[in-house]
Amino acid sequence: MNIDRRSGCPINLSLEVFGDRWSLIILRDMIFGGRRHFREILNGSLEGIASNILADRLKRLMELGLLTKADDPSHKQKAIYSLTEMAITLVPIMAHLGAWGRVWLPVSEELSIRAELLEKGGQPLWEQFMDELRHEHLGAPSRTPAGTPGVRAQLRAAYEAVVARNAEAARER
Amino acid sequence: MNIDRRSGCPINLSLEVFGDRWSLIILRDMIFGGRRHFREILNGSLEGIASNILADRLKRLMELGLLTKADDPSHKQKAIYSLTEMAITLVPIMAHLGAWGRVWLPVSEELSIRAELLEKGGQPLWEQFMDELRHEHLGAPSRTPAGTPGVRAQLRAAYEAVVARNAEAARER
DNA sequence: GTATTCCGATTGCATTTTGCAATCAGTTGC
DNA sequence: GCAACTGATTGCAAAATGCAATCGGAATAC
Repeated sequence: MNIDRRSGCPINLSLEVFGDRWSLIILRDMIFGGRRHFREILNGSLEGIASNILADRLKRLMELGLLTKADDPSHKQKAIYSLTEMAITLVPIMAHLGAWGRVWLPVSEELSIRAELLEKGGQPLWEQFMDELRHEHLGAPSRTPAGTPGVRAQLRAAYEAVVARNAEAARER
Repeated sequence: MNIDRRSGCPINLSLEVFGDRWSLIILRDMIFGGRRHFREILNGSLEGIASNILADRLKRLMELGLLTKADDPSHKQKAIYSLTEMAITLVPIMAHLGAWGRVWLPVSEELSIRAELLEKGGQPLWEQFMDELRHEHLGAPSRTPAGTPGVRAQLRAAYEAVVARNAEAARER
């Protein structure tokens, strides 16, 4: 469960945090999908994580300092998982990973539209998004002016626009 | 051995390429350490990869299109592994991963100096480095002016300077 | 008030992946 | 000829993964 520290190399240590098939998927769903509860992550991810693996990874990510857990006041047995600053600063890495995947791997159009938007937006958009995440997960005051559409809302809107357009195209055929 | 394609999400697909404990380590040693032969990678990495895992991953990375293999003309049973463009474009991701690790994980000073240099250099340095890699691995003409010190040479020099400084400090104690 | 659903897990078990040491046959240097 | 080196392969134990079933407590529907 704990980190190995096979060496003190930064890339190696990062890899010991993410070098498995599920940890980054969970963080992706929390960051971009806004999921905070066990069941949301379990049922929401396209890749279909098993509940025992999810439980194990949530525990591990908490031990590593990427997540925290708190009781949901509205529901006695519900737990809310929050991203820490450590996890929020992964946004640029996620953006790069998505951009690389979009170029070299057989991504689906619907799912890559968000990566594209994130890539186009660049550092300023990532900063705005991280600010938004700090607001949601850490209770930090938002520095974005009121009325500005949230980054996650933009990502979702773009996704839904593609889905709608494709449905339209399918109907015409 | 082959890729799963659990979903067409760019981040997921990228993760199916790197979501293990060794693939990125091997690429790191080839990119930053300049290693091209089986034995060089096997004995050179600090983390101590096993030979069967290395053989397996080299095969896998070739199947995925990140590496190619060629005979070494100087030695009949030696194989030379080369990075493809697909692998070379991982440099920015490596730089980000290293930068993130440097902030959040217990990196050692000697090993993080290279990540620091790469971070400070930013996109221009990454471009120069990728150009250098294309020259070494793809036979592309180098666009950097003659006499310019190579990025890998800079990284090595910085590393050796830290090692020497620390040895000096240890002697004085 | 009671049946049903939902909550975050846990358990058991078969399959797959990993880590490790030993080994291989061909090649090279001497 | 022979030791060292080349890129692997094999056998085996241990760990991780995937999957289905299940748990006790809590909320919800009626």
